[in-house]
Amino acid sequence: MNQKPDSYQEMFLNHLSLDCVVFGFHDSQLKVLLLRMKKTREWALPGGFVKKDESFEVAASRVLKERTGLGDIFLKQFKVFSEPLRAKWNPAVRDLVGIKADTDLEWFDQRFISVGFYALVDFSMAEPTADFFSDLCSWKSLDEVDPLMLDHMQILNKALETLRLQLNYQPIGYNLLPDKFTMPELQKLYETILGKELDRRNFQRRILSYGILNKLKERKTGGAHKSPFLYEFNLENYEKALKNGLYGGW
Amino acid sequence: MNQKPDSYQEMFLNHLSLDCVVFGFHDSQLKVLLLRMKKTREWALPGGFVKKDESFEVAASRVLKERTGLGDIFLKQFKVFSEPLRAKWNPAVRDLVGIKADTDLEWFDQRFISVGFYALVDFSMAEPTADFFSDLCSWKSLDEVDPLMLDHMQILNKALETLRLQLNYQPIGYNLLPDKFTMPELQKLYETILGKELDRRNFQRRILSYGILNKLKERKTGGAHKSPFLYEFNLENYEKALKNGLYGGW
DNA sequence: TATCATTGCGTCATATCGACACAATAATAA
DNA sequence: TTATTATTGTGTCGATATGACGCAATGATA
Repeated sequence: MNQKPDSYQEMFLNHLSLDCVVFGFHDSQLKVLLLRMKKTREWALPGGFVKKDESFEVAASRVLKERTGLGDIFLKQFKVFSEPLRAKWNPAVRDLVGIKADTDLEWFDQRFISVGFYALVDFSMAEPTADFFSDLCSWKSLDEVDPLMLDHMQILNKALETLRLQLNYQPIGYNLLPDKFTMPELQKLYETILGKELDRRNFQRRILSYGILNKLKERKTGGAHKSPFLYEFNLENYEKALKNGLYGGW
Repeated sequence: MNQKPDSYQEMFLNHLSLDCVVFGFHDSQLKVLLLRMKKTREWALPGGFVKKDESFEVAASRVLKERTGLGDIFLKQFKVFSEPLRAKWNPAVRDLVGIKADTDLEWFDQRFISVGFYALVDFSMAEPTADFFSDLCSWKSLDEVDPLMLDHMQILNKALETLRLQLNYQPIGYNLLPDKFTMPELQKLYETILGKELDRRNFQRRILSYGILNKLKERKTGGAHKSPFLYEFNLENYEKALKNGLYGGW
């Protein structure tokens, strides 16, 4: 979808949008996917609108398929942003959409209520792709996120807060790590999300006690130092833990 | 608001609605507030629409003020329900609204996306009040909830699931109990929400360890048997626990 | 072959948890 | 007035979990 759709008015539901906070993990850092707007050069969260016969979930999947090339992404709505003044499109932004038809101009000018989703994706599999309004789509680590468009910074922060809370009672990692991974890699993921360090040995004991991991016979070779064992997620138990919670916090 | 508004089309945002699952606690039972629709006599969740200059939170507060007489209610959005076919108003329901203007008929006939809120209120303070579409508003305990209108049963179940999850890492009770309460009362609340019994002595040890309670010098008199101490919530710590979580689950 | 950061596996004192005992109390019945 | 009985306040005890740390094995690099 690098083309402007025929008519927003005809295609999409009024006043509704969605914004996605897409998390990836790379180089021991938590990253988010951002777009750079063509004209204002502001950075923004990937987002989109809801077609007249779509659910929000389907719309978000569609948007993320376009931005990352990935289907079947872990997606979760975390909040509706509906403050009447949350997002006054300034003239520059409105200009940027490159729309001439009066109906579309009007459409972009209306009040938008946005549903926030966060997504967890395998960094190495995603292929960031800009949309019609942006000229760049790329990963940014959390500390290099500049001021974002509209209220997108608030949306990002709320997503991060939600993710950290979920970490206390839900398993995580399946969607962020490759199929096979080492214990230090998993630990680094937790440390990155939580923003603090954990004891290596206690982390292992605890995460293993949840029964969501299968220890493989293979080890990861190639790196320096002692080669660590590889693990994979035990999907059956992982799903169960997603439903029922892990019980206990870090 | 027992009057039909002048024109839905003019007053409210298109395709958007909200539904509230209002929990109260009485007679050692968890109750929800339901409306009985005038014509179909189906039961439904209290709900409403969003005015053109309102946020969802403000709209939900307004609706609950109308249904319960209470302001400053504990309210939390828990999910957006946006399946395209989630709520086909059947002819009888559409009939029931008692609307003649063509524009309004059209308005009610459109696809609605609803934001689900749950609310926790002090049962003894609420004054259930029906709206324009209903002839009865009353509390129902969870096991006597009949089939509900549209997808309201799904909404209710999701709210309950969310509430149970929150119980694992957030304090609860301030909004559901009177200012002063006994330990057995608080325990009963937990047991009711969780749907299982807890050990009296372990419950007390645990809940006290969170530091969200002030033990008062008074005891509750009047009942039979040994008179229990009264407690109140320590609001400062309660708020803190709401933000940071309690750490640990039941 | 030595070095050294990293990994696997373990120990130990302490805190917490679940199950239960027992005395104190307050209305009610005898 | 006294005994009864259900309920409440408080404490114990063993099992389990947690946090802090030790030490040997490993594998690329010097």
